[in-house]
Amino acid sequence: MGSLDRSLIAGLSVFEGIAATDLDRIVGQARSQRIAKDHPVFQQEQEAHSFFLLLDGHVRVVKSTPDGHEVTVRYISPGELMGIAHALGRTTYPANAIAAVDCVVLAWPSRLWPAFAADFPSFSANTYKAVGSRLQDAHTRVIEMSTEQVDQRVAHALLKLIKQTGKKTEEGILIDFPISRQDIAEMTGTTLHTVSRLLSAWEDQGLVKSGRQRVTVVEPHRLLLIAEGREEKG
Amino acid sequence: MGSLDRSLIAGLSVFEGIAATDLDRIVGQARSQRIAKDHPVFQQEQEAHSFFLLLDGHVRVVKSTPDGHEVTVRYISPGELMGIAHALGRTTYPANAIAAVDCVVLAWPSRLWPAFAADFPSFSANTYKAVGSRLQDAHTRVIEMSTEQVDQRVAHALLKLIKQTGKKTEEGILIDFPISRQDIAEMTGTTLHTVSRLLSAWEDQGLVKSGRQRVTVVEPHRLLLIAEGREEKG
DNA sequence: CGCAGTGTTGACCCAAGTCAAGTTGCGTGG
DNA sequence: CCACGCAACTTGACTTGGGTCAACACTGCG
Repeated sequence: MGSLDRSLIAGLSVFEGIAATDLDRIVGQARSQRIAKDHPVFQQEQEAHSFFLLLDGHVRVVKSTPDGHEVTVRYISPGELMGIAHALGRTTYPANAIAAVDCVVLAWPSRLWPAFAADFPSFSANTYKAVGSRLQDAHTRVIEMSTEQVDQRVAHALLKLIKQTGKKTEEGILIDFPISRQDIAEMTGTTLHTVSRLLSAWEDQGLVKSGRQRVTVVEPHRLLLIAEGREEKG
Repeated sequence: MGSLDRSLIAGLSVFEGIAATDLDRIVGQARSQRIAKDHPVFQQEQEAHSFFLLLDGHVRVVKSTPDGHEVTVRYISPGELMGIAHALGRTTYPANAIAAVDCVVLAWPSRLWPAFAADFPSFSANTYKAVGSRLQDAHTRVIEMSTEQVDQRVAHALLKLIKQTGKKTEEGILIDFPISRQDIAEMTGTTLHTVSRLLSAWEDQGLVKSGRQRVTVVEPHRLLLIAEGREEKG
């Protein structure tokens, strides 16, 4: 602490259109925090004391059902806000947020939210824009779950992941954090067995390369054909 | 037009905490509009020129996919806002809104949104709270689609509908607008055939009574058992 | 009266879940 | 540094929920 400055957040889309001095004031009230891999940033049902900005790493947002199922809602990438329960009139977090790798976050006490929203209208507008696109995403998920086959959903999930966090390698586009078959199953509403079979088949066709907690998409274009249901499976 | 007054909106939760004179100013800028059954209030991809408050009736919000599937996102009840694309940074409507019965709505030009939000903070807070609960709902839908069997999803959908718009009759709780097997299928990601079979079976067991575009839930409690997967199907 | 929209039911089939038995590869402690 | 153990992954065999296809029945409107 102490050495936080506006360079950490300048240039992020949520803080677009905010003056440098205001950025200083905002950052000044944050506390920086490191979260070790597999540790929670916040937990479902817990009092929403803070909201967070992910500076570095990747966070998996998971909802647990009473009967023991886990559903991955989304992955958070650097630069995104999370735990903004308060902005949406909630007092508890709606899900668990787990660090997929070692992470660095900024945390602000939730009670600062109303003042931030009032003092920096573009901040609140940007935030609600982000909320809007999450709502959009959630509806897209519902539609995918309602109308698509498992192979299409898994293909869509991989495409979203490489778009969000893809890293070019000489083999293709790598998903840049450890992700298991089980994780992919929890994102797509299927089982690790089915994901494993699909990835094996796609590997045979040269579409992807995958290993232990690693997936590289070799041919995004053909994967897109599968996602859109335009390619018959061989 | 001309005779709109604050009594139309006073008491609605979105307008909670707003002074009477302000309510007058708000209503004064609205235009009242009737929408005939099966006609659109607004349409997917259309420029979001207005946002709406449903005064009377029921509106079905539907997303159409490129390949011709229709997914019902939600039903709107009197007192709820809709078409608030602008508040979420969108310039087009994300879905079709169709009047399930003859409806009456208030419409405001979208360009008024920023002024409303700035002048009536409790209005914007209430709205975002509503958005938050829609996001919540959407996530719940995703979880249901991922983890529940069709019978559970249909049971949940019926329970949500009677909670939202149920009307007590001597037979049970009636869903208070015309709803077809197809409509229920589009809410739950299944087919009209499966819905028909389920309703027939449940009717045999005395759980529901149903007819042409009419569903009455006779035993909500037992339906809840099915929704939660705690009752084996006989 | 006829037809179009809605609903019912039966027969069949297949995508994907379940169950079961491995194999592979990484991290840890001896 | 090796080997032990476990977590991650693979693959086969089998089962089944619920989708598809097809035929028919009801009902209220024009």
